Amino acid sequence: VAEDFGQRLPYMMRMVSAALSQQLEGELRPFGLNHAQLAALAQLGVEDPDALSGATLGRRAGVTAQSMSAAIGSLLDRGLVVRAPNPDHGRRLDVHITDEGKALLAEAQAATAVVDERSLMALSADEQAELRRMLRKLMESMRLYLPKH
Amino acid sequence: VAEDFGQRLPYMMRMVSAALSQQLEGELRPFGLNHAQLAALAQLGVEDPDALSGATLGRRAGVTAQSMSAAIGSLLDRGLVVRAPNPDHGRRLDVHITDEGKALLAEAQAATAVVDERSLMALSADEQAELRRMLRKLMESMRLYLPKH
DNA sequence: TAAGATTGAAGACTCAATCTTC
DNA sequence: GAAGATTGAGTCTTCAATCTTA
Repeated sequence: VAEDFGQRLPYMMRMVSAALSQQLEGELRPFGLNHAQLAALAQLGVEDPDALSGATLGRRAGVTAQSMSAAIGSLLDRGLVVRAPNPDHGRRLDVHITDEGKALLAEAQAATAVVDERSLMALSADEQAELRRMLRKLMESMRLYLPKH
Repeated sequence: VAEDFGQRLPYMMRMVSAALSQQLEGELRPFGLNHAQLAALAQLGVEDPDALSGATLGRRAGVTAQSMSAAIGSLLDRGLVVRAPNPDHGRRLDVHITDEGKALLAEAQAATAVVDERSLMALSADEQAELRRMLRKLMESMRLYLPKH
């Protein structure tokens, strides 16, 4: 029972994910962005000119609404996003990305692309596609947010 | 560029890993164990009666020596592990698992097995083997600790 | 020089709770 | 009741630095 700990999926997934996140945060540090903030900007960049609520951004980033609330607060202070009450839902706040936000997003994504390339070098193109396919399956079964491919 | 954020390997890996860790911590809470502590007990259980240093345990658990130091402190207080100076290296402290530690480890691993089963249901046996194979490849290329199969 | 242990400070995250609006 | 936003408390983690020993 104890012998197979290192073969367990959650363990292996955590080891790889933690190492990737570590590298990613290193590339992101010069831009003053963390994972939640980059994910928020990226989602807003895709949806632009539409807006998303903080709760939705949190779900798509895999963090709680509380974490995303703090992340958005920082983005607001720096003028990377703006926010306005949703006319139909009094409590909901629509978050929009600004031109400054788009510019920083482009820079940050270019910088983080190296992490993808470096990590994926170990896998062939077929393997990469197969890995993505299985991760999508897992995300689906766990009811996580899954963007359309 | 922004469009494929949701398809990036670090993002997908983080989403799945975070969800799995979340479930795992939920199962672990009744035992008063976190990831670092369970990983330490599991590694020590495999190596018993040999000992491991805190630094080694940290590397194998995917956390820093500082995190593992705190984790071990808690395990020591609860009598789940004991520690003694390594006779050959004055600064190194050998950590051993106790009978109490082994008993709790067995209980905790039984409880967390449900997370594995539940998450892997979405994948066939072949897919599971293939996923493990690719994760091992990634761990190897990133020079992470990889137990022998 | 290098490796191990540890402390203090800071960041990121969750849980719990509250408030507001539909 | 359900969904969204936010605050406060607590946990887990890393970064930076220090001390010790081979």
